[in-house]
Amino acid sequence: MFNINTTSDKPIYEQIIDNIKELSLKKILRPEDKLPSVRQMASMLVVNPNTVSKAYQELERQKIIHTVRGRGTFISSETDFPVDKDRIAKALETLRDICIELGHLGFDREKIIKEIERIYCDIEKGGIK
Amino acid sequence: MFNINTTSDKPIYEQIIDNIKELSLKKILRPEDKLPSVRQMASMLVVNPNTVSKAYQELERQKIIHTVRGRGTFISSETDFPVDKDRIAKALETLRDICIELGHLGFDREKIIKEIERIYCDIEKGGIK
Amino acid sequence: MFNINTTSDKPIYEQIIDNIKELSLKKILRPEDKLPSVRQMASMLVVNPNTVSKAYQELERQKIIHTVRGRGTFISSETDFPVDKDRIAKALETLRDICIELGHLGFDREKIIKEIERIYCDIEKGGIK
Amino acid sequence: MFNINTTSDKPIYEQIIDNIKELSLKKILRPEDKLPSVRQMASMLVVNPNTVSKAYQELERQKIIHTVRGRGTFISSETDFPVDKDRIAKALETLRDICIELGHLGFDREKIIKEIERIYCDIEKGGIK
DNA sequence: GTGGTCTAGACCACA
DNA sequence: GTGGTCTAGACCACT
Repeated sequence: MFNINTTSDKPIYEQIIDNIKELSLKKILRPEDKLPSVRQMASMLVVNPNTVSKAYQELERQKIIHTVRGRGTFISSETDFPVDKDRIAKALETLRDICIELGHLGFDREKIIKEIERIYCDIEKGGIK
Repeated sequence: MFNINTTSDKPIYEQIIDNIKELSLKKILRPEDKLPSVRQMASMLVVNPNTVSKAYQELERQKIIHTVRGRGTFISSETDFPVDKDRIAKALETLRDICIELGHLGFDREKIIKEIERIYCDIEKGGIK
Repeated sequence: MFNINTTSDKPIYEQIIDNIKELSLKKILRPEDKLPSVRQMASMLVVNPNTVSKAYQELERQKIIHTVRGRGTFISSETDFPVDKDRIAKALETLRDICIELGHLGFDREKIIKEIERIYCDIEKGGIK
Repeated sequence: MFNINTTSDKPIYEQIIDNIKELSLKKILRPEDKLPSVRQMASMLVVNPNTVSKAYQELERQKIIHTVRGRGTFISSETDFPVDKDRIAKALETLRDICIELGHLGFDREKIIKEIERIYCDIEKGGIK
């Protein structure tokens, strides 16, 4: 269920964050679902508990999960999307960078949009699986 | 013409790379155009020459520019897109990550595609300017 | 009447303490009023009895409540304020920290004092309600 | 210049954060001033570099400082106060809690306001010293 | 030199 | 049992 690549140049804690965000968007993880405890997750992924903890803390900052003292960590219900201008601006800039990079790799507008469709198709059917 | 932000968390050398890629895609920089020398560029951008050098090396590795000994560095002609599977895979994975991140920021498929259109519109009209 | 948030980062036992202190200050709880037993309170608030017990112990230590064996727990009369230098020092330091935090959030002296007035207004009219 | 108490129940990294916020509010640290490097600060305060790093990262999240890659960490200019509703709500709640706590320690409204004046007086004259 | 990431292992508060 | 804090020490990327 979790895809961690220790040799990737993407930090492990970011990979954990992205995994959980993806599972949440795919509705495989639903509001109030309990996440594995820090220690469980750490032994599952064979990483240090501190690394998992860092990921959880960042997810909590982003209001995607929340902690109940002594009980564990849970997916938050996504009441209202926080309009975090900074994060949006950053994400859009990365999107722009990726378009340019893909442009240099032979992708034109249509191919990129087709790719987006493919990604969304995968995300949406995620819950059914 | 160049947009460098030393405060950003994107490495400066990557920012240089992305700037040149963007100018090239916008046809503001055209094949056989001469780039400033490492030292000129470094003093222009007020960064360390090593940083510019690293950017040029990476751009050369990606066949976007090439060096002629004693004459300088030039934009390559882009006739044949290199089918660099690794870079493509990496870019598509980042694209996927960004879609998930934007999904958590309230963007649905339509909004993302609209954004792509906007980006491409900007890139394409770049050459006219 | 009680405001408990298991998600908050303030420990539940502290929230219980603060709730009782507030009700006492607002004269909603008056000297010799009987508090619910530990178990009653625990089932009311849907928390662990140990947690309530810890809160009661701390309140007793602060002489805000007292226990009569076999009869229950009661609000103490507040004739003589305990001159607990440590607690005062700690509270004033927290007050200072909060002023600095609020200073960084755009609050100046006037705005903070206005806020204090508002808080006191709420506390004082609490008894009438 | 820095006041760290390892035995306090306030986490060290929070103490570092609060120290820097205070120095910044007192204009002893001014925009673009360089902070000691993580390692310098760590050896100054005789704490682990990770602890300092955690404090710096949180300060950066709060836009009070910013990092320039390879050069160090600097006080940010406080362009526009971020209207962080959550942090404001949390701070005001703590302020309320403190008023109640002080109420139980014999402080009435006037005494608390006098205390606020004292604190602000100290903060404002901080820059002159 | 700078900060960022990660590990291993310890201790503590809370429920 | 849970997460949070801290240390010591390692390695890496960037400038």
